[in-house]
Amino acid sequence: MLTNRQLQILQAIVDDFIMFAQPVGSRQISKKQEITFSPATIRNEMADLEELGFLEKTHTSSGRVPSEKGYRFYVDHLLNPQGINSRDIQQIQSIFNDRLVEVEHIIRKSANILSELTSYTSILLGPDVQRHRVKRFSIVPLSSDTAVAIIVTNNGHVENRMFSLPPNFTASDLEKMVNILNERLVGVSLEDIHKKLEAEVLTVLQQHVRSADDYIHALVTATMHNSESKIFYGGKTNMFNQPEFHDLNKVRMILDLMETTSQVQSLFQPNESGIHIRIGSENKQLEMENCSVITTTYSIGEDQQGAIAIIGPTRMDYKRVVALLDVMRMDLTQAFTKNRSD
Amino acid sequence: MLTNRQLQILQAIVDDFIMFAQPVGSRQISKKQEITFSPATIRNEMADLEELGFLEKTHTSSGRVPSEKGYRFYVDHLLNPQGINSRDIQQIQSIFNDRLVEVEHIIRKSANILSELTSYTSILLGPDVQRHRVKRFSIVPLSSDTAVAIIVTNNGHVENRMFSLPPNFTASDLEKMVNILNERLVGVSLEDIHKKLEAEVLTVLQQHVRSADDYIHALVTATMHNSESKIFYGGKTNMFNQPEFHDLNKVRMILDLMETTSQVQSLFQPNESGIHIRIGSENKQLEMENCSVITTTYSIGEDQQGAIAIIGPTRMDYKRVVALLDVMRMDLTQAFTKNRSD
DNA sequence: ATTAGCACTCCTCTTAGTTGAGTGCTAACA
DNA sequence: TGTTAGCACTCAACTAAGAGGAGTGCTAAT
Repeated sequence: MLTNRQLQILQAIVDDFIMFAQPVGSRQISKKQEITFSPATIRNEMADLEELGFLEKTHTSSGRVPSEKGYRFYVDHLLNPQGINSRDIQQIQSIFNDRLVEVEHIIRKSANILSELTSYTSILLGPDVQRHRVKRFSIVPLSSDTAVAIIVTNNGHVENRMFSLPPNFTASDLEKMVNILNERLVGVSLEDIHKKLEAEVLTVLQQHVRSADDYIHALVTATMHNSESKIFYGGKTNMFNQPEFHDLNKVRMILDLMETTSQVQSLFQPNESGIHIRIGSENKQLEMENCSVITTTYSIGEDQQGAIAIIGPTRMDYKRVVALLDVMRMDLTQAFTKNRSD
Repeated sequence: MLTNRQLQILQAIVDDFIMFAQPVGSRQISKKQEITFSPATIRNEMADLEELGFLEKTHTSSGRVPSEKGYRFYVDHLLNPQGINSRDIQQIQSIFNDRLVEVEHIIRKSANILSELTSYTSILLGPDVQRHRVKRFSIVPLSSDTAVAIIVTNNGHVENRMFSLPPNFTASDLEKMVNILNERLVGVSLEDIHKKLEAEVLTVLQQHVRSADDYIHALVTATMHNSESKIFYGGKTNMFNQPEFHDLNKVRMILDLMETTSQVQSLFQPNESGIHIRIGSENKQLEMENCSVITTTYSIGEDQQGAIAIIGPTRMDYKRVVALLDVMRMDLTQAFTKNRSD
């Protein structure tokens, strides 16, 4: 167990390093207001904290730097949550000033504001479209052999896909098909559409609509490979500001990772509520070994979730980011739970 | 006028510098197969070429580097177009292997392949949606006070926007509204919708559908602010490979520019056909003073255009990029002009 | 238990010297 | 007269050596 004085010193070191990005020495700590003991004492405690694995040295005679374990301890035990100032709150509120209630618009704006306020990179996951339910299915023919299938969901999201029509497909065939699909699919969630189609609808369709199986199959697969949650970024190049990312290779790896949808999505595991912090190598991706990722979720309507991530150096201002994310999460949830239909 | 020998030397220098990114000296040139004269002669010619403004020195005793004027001359007079090899052609063809005819899918794939083949950054502008014409207009109500307006265009593109319904708006009101809108709007291009609505449709609507003007106006403005052409990127971080972009600030400026839609769109001026090359400061943006931008256009259907841009260092492999863009332009145009409806 | 004092470490910055690629100029040559 | 060999000169890039300074660990005094 750490003594009170050790806690105080560890906190001071982490705070200082987060602020100045320089190894911190005993003298510098001793000059702080809240520290009452001499550099020599601090040096002794530092040596102990290093032995315990909370601190590291960059070389034999340098100041100390928090280790990952140090950050982890700091985050778990020393992070007395602090309010954010009213200017920040005002900025966040400004997202909702516009009358437009378009979900996408709000999320995009949130991503920008978050990156601005934190000076890190923000990633926002839009609602998980897969859990929307079909409100209406329609098909608009474009020419004799192509048409657009459109699904409107209960939340106002629109999915559309072009597909080929079988030869000699008549308007009445089309009408029958749309009717059957609407009868059977309204209320089904997008993730279940495929199953439902295969299990029930396909046979009904084949009975009532003359057309090659192939084409119906094409339609089925078209509805199946639906897009995942949309991803919005803010401040992609903010990390250029951080001294730890003055190395081109690191920046590049992270930027590349952010272009890869699957990688980005794996940042958001686990999807539980609350605020999650992953520090350095706690991230699975080794591109992120110098980064910390703070994630949280917000709700859209009853059972849908979006997610927020902030990516910064391990030397991230955890206190501030956590406070901001907390406000953000609640505000978004609030904004999205009124005015939703079913 | 340049002598034959000067042309030969200028070409050799530009080619060499494009290849190795190192100031090129007289000795190195003299060793080339096609060069038959001694380093001393070459030095004399180099001095002349420098006086004429085609070459520069990085310092008094360094080798020569092409100036912007040098590149411009090279591009205008020394760029004997060369075919690309069959492996490249195969790669480009692979874009069209998939059966899917989805425009967006093809363009996205093209962006990736282009950046891979050139090792520069590619930007593709999708078709200019504004010039599509309305095929069908529909409204799907979500709840008592919200609905989604959907426009399907002749090319299968789908625009959608949520909007608020007036209180006490009935299903029959809605039906009337949709009918009127379809009657009047089908065949109108998206860019003209707003005008058309204001000029003709609004008054008709007000006669037949009881509802506050406000709401119809909201719908009008919703249809108005339509998205511009979609932008697709390939190899955003490719420039990290180029030695001239080992400077964080330069990279950052360019990446930031690419996040700004208006800036990106201004890269594509002028919109004429053919292949356009802008070298260094010929670009209006000063973020691009170390870059060259090569642009071209491709057609989609009859009167629609998309555009392609490749961004690289001024020391770009112009020959290869021009050749690749030429093939790309023709292939895309070809792919998009069959199977389009009206 | 705390702290002042001191020797020691090692990074960082500066300076000086060395190397080598490349130039411009002159004089010789075909 | 155009071409080329030879040579002195320039300057970036690298290396080595030394000075300065921030910070440590240890010891001994308080």
